[in-house]
Amino acid sequence: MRLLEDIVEKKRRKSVFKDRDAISIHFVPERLPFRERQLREILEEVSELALDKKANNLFLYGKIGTGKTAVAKKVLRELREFAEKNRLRISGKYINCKNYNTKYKVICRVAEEFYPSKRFFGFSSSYVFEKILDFLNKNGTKLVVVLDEIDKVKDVDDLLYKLTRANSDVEKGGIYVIGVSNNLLFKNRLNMQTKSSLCEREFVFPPYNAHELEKILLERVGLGFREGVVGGDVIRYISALAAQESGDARRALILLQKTGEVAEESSLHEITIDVVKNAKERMEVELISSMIATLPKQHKLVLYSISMLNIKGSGIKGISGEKRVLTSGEIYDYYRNLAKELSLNVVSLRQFKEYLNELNLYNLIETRASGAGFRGTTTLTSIAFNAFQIKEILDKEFFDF
DNA sequence: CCTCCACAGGAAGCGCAGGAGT
DNA sequence: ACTCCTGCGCTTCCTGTGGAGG
Repeated sequence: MRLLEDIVEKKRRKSVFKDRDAISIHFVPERLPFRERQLREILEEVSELALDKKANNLFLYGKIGTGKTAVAKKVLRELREFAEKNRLRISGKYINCKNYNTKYKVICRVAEEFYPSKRFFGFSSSYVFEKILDFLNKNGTKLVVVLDEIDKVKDVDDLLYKLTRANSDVEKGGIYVIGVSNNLLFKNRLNMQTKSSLCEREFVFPPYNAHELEKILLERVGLGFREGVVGGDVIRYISALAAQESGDARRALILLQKTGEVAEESSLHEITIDVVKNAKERMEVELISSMIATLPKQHKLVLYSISMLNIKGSGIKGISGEKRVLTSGEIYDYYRNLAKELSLNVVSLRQFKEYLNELNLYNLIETRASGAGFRGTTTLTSIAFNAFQIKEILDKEFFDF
């Protein structure tokens, strides 16, 4: 016992981290720099509930890593604390629609908030909904539901209609929705009625700039790392990288976390920019591997063909020198032979072109329209990552060494 | 200048799987 | 348990496009 305690304590003292969780992207800090205004305005709306009035449904949108989820969670936290302190029947529920992507699943989650000991999965949708209405009527509870990644819900219109209609079907209490989405086009998919009820008030979250990211990281570093481990130059470097790429605080945090892990692995007590570079490279390899792993077989075949052609040195040399530029016909020929060789299905050229488009969408390849020097219009494809790396990953898939 | 090539990408339709309705 | 419907992945067919080559 004593020995274990000793070991753990020693490891803890050696660690670059003070509180690993504080660096996690799921952590919601006490202060949300550069989002105070949004937080305040949303709380302004929600405060109506505390005064026993109706509140508007809200809609938050902005790109990934702009603090939407953190603000929404913070709102719920404040709301719950306030309600508890003042003995109000107000509760908050956070639901990530990526995991609960249908009306039914969301409604079950809401019901579980009211009947914690009961499992509703399996009962009919209308029964579950009746139970929710019952509870609202009986207790006069007001529930604020945050629907994160709301665009993932297949029957959003139905869901929102049900939830907002609940308010007119009960005397006391009600359900208020805070929708969160990073899909800017999502709103247009809604029908007019749900659109106007969900988007009673909208909040736009702009991307962070390098300066803002730096401040955010600085605060997290203070919470998560031991003093003196991460220098200002390192923070500046990571912020600049993230700002350049998309102003995504989430990516910046992940890189920061990874950097800490890499430092710990190599038992460093201080983090330098080289460690960041190392961590970034590793993240990229992990990213590619995981992206490739989830790819359907045919897509993998196409990607494999592209990397093989790159390695074999066919195609026209790209501007960068390293990467080759390939025409779709060329890739299709290789793909067809490869698929035959592995006795896999060979898809038509038309479908093959769709695959190329999708791989491009995933940013695994880069495509552009051909200009002069090529007959007619073709798509010029080059690989977005290291061809050898991709070949290595896919070799295991197709040829079991 | 015209034709041909090497494609792009839309439209229609087919077979299948899985969910909804009865 | 049954059919019906729908979405999906795919093929086939087709029209359009723009530089190459005669």
